Amino acid sequence: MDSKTSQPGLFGPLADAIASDPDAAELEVLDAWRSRDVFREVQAARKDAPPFVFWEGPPTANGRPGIHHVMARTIKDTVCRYQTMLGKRVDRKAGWDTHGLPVELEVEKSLGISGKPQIEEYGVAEFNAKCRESVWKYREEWERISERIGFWLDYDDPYVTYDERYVESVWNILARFHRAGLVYQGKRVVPYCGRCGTGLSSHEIGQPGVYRDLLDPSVTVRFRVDAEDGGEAISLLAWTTTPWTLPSNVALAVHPRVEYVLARVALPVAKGEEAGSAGYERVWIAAARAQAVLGDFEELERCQGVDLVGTSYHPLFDHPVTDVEPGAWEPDPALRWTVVPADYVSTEDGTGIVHQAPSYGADDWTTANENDLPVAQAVGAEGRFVADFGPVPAGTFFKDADDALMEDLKQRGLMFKKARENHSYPHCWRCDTPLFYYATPAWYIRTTSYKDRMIEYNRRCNWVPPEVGEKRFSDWLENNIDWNISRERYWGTPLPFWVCDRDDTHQRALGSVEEMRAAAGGLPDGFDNHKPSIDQLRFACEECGGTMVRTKSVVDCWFDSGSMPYAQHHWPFGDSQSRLADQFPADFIAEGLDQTRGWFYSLLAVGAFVAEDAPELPKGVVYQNCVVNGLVLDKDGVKMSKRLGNIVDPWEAVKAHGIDAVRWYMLSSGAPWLPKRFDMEGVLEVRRRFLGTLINSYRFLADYARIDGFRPRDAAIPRVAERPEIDRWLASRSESLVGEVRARMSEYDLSGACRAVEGFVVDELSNWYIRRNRRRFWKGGAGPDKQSAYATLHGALRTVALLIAPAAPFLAEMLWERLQPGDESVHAQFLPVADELVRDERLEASMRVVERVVEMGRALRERNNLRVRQPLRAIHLRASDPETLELLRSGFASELVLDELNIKSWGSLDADDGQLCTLRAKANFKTLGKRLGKQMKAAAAAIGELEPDRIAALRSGGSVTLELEGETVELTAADVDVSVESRADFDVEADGRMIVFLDTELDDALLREGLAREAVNRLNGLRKQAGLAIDDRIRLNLDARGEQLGRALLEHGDFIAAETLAEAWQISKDALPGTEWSECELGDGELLRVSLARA
RNA sequence: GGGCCUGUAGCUCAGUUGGUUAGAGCGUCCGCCUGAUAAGCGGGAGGUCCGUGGUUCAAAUCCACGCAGGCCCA
Repeated sequence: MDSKTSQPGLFGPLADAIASDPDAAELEVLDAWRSRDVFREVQAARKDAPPFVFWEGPPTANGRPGIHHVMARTIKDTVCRYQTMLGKRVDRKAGWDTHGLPVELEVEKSLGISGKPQIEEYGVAEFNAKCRESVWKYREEWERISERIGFWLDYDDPYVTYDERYVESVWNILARFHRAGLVYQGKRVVPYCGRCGTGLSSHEIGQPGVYRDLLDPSVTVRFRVDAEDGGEAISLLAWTTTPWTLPSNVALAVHPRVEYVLARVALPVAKGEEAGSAGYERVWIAAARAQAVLGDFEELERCQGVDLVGTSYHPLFDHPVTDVEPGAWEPDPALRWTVVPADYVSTEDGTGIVHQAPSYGADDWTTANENDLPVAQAVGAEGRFVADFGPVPAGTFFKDADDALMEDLKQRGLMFKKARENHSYPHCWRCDTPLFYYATPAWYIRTTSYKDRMIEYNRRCNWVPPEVGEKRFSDWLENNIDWNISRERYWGTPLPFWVCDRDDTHQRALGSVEEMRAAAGGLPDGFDNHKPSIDQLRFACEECGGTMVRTKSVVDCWFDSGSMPYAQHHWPFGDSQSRLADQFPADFIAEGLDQTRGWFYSLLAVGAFVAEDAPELPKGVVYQNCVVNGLVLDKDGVKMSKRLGNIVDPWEAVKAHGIDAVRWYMLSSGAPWLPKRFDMEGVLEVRRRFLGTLINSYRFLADYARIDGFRPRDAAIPRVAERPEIDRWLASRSESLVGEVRARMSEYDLSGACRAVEGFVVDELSNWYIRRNRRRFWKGGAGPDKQSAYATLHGALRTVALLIAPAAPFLAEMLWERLQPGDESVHAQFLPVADELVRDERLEASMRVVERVVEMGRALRERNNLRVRQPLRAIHLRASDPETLELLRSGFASELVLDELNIKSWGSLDADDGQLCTLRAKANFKTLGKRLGKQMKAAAAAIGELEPDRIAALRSGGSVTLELEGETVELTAADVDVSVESRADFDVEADGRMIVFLDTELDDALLREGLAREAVNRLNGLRKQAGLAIDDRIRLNLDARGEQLGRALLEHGDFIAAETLAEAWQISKDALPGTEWSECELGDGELLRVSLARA
């Protein structure tokens, strides 16, 4: 073991860098972990322990890790470390999501090609080989950042979704779905990316940034109807925001039970011309929309939508458009260009008459299905016009056709109204191309058939926070639609479905390589579980002798990650059964809120089926606890995304403040599920306020413990019960803290746990205990009191090191190896259980009172301009409740108050005697409100008026009867809060329970003592200035100018010497040889001359 | 357009089953302290608890309707 990684030893100094450069200090810990392989060590220590099952949601390896990944990983790691410390075995298998369109796009970019035809040309085998490589582009960076942020994951044996065995497991699951009759082939109108040549799943549509505002056309168009009366022209008015679909129009839809009117309106005229001067026309429109769309009009006729059904109209264009086979129905050509009924038609916008282009809208498709409409398709799968169409040449991108079409309609007088409006329009989540809705063939899993089971599974999951699961996710499940699992792409798990070329109802699903080999009578050379080699597998149809051909598609990569619980163990193959049994279901998963429809759903959709389908698996739940973190936003509140390039580099944050500060900040600043603006200032604050204080607390202990050679296991150390109250108090608070942290963590309230620890360390351990007890550590010699102080502080810091270990693993380790050297890593320790024998509620309560009194005393000093170094003669206190009084009367509490406030004695510490205080009663609304209800107000007023003697009676256990609106109400002590109010004419502090006042009169003796303390203060300042170490001894010559000071030095010289570690001192007019006089102004004309030298 | 979340001091956030003086940290101003402290302490200023109604003896808290922001879905 080299020196760098050797243990620093008991109370070893912390790296100097820890405060100025925590990154460097943490790297030393990392080195030690690495060289001792502490992760394995810890895992090995829990080898035979009961499991706590954690699943890692696989990141895509072909993107850089951002600070938002640190958020999720901090939660995961903290919970896993915590569970390990509870004694559980937590396997932490890493995983990589390696399939899918993002990977393909990355490779397309690097090859300088674009689109499916070019990929085919390049060669699918070569293309996929590139994909396989590309996935690992950032792998090293992910592993580096994971290691650096202390996210312990087993990267030696990760699951990889493209791996042969992983793919085979996914096949097996797909085949199970197929065997269960839950897989079907359909055609559905889906959001489609012409550029990528694929439909997008609802998950993909759910990606951030998909819906963006676009300025779209908003046009109202005249569909001509023959005017049989020979009068003014008649049109049906239809509104659309997608003019490019008009060439594919096959029908118009009206709501059958909505009222429509035939309106007479003036034809448009040039400016200045009189309305109607160009003549009139007649238009059909929903009655509810007429005013808004037409303005002035004359109503000629009125009817129900159903009466319009069947009306024929003239197509907008003469150019031919090819029909396509809808598949699901037999189109009736007679219905082309007629009005059909549809319930989805609304009158909230538009005209109440909706143009139908079945290929390009989900509603249109359904309407077409219900009415047996033909399906015209002017725009093909690439999002381009398939043939010349009047003003639009073949190959025009759909979005680019709008203007030409609108102009054409305008020229021919068919445009009624033209405008542009902002619309939220979907874009491809990766390539940014505007999507269009398009009817495509696809494979589906009938998730709707086990929707209820998914809901039931979900109900048993503990969501943090609850509403994500109980509302957001369960609402989504209620509206579940079948899962489109197919993607017409190349780099993905090939669907293991073979379809007969003669009859597509003849299908086979092959759930393993073995089955494929058997079916095809062997595997092609270089078979690799991916396209294109798997597409070569063909075999005879068992039913009709046709050829079974694999469906072209690959599976939605969300299905890959949803299969992770099984596929990571290559289930059900080999010896995976036992591993799955051990690791299913999950106790805990955690990801960002954006995974609700992503991984959280795919895990559930796959799991709720597989768990029931496989007899060996436990049923009822897929994951037991799911912690959801909010998005990490940039400092302007915008979500970080690769596309926007506003990702905060985690390295930057780590270098600046160390990862412990970042982790603690992530966990403690606000609830993790709320969106969080990542703010470096906040990290700095954590570092200064919490980590800095903790580090300094350790340094304080270690500096003195080293000097004194304190040994935590020394048999001479007094047991806790025998230590002074202040020690027992800190010990008690430590135990209470352990209880609180355990309670919070068991509810996955990570921020609550962090806040509890933080408060303890900063306020209680450091700013109260250490400050109060400093001199017990300074003082010379040894003895039980000093031993007690060391042991108490050591014990408290030891507890803190254990409690912060899950969240701040590096600092915890540094502290641990110095507080408890020789033991293994802090992360292999067991978390303590709160020791009820050490807890002392009364002591804790009495300290709370002390703090309150001290606070009031300080306020009084402040107001009276009495610095704390000036001793005062006495403090007086009146308390209204006996318990407070009793707590203060313990010697411990009363002495503490005196010492903290630098006061010589208690002048009085009493229940109020009525001389100084007025008793005031206030109703206890909580108890009385329930009892009295409406009379509460009157009662409160009456109680407020109670005379002091009746209040006194109440307080001493009696009862009081009130007359309220004719009824008598009996009050006991519990029904009122008694407070005291000063009626003194001198300065007091009061908080309702007690009144504090000080004897502020100073006599000469007190003044001289104050001067002595001022002298100590200045001398210690000089020591520091002279660069002396804290334990350097000195010699002193003192010379006083001023009468009081001269006497003060005589009276308190030994005290001054002791406080300044002076071995020898004298009052002298001569400076020590080789030194100069220093002059100190002590106020009121008192001047001290000091000559100081190292002894 | 629908669902969910959030709205509390200049900033970041706590705030128990509804209970009468709404808190903390940071920042700011004044003062103090400082031989563990890139610290600390005391005091001051700073609040329409997003708004409006309602329920209730009592609302930051519960309900309804709005407004603003975010997320998700159309």
